[in-house]
Amino acid sequence: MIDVRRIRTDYDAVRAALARRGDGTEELDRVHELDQRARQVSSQRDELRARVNALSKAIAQLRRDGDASAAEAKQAESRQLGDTEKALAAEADELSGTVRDLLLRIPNLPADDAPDGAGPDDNPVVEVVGPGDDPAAWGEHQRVPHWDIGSQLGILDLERAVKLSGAMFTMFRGQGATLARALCQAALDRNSDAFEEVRPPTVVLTETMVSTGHLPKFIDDAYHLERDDLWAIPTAEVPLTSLARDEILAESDLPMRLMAYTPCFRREAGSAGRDTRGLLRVHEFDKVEILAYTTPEQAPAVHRDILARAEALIADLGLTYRVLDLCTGDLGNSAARTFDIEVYAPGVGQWLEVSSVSWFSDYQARRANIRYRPAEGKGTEIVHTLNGSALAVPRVWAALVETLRQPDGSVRIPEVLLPYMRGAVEIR
RNA sequence: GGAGGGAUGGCAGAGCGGACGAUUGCGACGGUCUUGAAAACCGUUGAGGGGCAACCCUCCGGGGGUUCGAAUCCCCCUCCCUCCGCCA
Repeated sequence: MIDVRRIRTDYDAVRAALARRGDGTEELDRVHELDQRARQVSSQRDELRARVNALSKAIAQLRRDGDASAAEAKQAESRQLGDTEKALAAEADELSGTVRDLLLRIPNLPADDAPDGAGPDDNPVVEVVGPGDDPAAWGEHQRVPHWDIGSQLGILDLERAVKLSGAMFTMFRGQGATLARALCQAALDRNSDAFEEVRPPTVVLTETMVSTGHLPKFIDDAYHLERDDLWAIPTAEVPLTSLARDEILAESDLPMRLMAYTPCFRREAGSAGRDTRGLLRVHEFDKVEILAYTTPEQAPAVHRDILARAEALIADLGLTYRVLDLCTGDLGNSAARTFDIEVYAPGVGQWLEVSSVSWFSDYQARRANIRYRPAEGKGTEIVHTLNGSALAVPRVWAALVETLRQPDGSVRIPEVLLPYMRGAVEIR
């Protein structure tokens, strides 16, 4: 969440920044107003408490001195203050609770250098690597959708996945399953130079979902296990961001870099009926996420590094891709700046988002209460968080089998995956 | 699932209704001494919020309650430990 103090002291700038997103300004106005009242009430409450505290001290002294009647008089006085104090405290609690609820729903301020725009169509394309989406650039044998390739080669079994779990669930088989796992293995191995591998729980508490910004606003997108009040994670970003929740890190530990391979669960409630065929949009998929906690100063370099790493793997797989600089109107709720990597899947003729590399400034860390102690100076500062998918299986798998399909119908295994394919160099 | 014991500052660990935001030890930081370091000695050292400031408020796992006053008493919850049961 954004800092209330900035709303107090720099209201116009905060409002202008939010307006660039086209979202959140009504809540902001209400927060601005309610926060002022909340502070008023709580300082009245504090004054009363101070009087009660002072009286209690005086009573203690009087009792020690043996002056019981004077003590009783002060007790009566204090008792009278009690009711007013209770009422004020209740009001203050309610106000500050409302302020927090609103604050949790206000999105992050976009970075100054995030491009302006209203929606996905306004995202500037930063670079295109490979032949692009010109159909002439692709061979006949590559313009076959992955679901056809998958059933021809026996490596994808969508019908039975539906039998087991319903629409938009997937099942890889044989070398298709091996390929899916090889992608994750490769993603983990090539980032292990700088990122600690973590295997977090994939089912988490409500608070863990709130920290990253996935709740309360996006409740319909998440799977909830009602009986135990637990949530299936939509991305490893969720547990990894909460790993340091309520902790104070040493500046010398930053940047702290983590990666995790986990399943991800998404209800896709808002996109029912879209991309239902094949692997384009599924309820459960595997992903390797890489994430960092940094100081504000370290954040830009780490952001570039995560993007470079995600890009390099896609490039090494031999896929065509482009990088988008998300405009203010398309930025995710918690992000200040995001670069999306989209691969081109020639069989379905679509650009597929495979990685979102985001800088969240202190938005998530403030929710999660993750701080660090600066080496110089005293007190604590809020860390910055950043993350991106190093690799998300289904869409990369789809683009890969379409791109690397040979005229004879087999699929060539790219060199970076060879160590993980049990000796296979192609799938046929 | 059942029975008992616990949760206090970076860590360890006292306190069990009033001078306790908290004794003490360790650690960390600063100083004295030293060519330098170690040792010794002296001092400093939790977080959050409000206020221009003086200063005030909150926090002893979380939430409620009793009281003029709660780390301390009562209730509920969570987590940890021990034993029993069950079980990949």
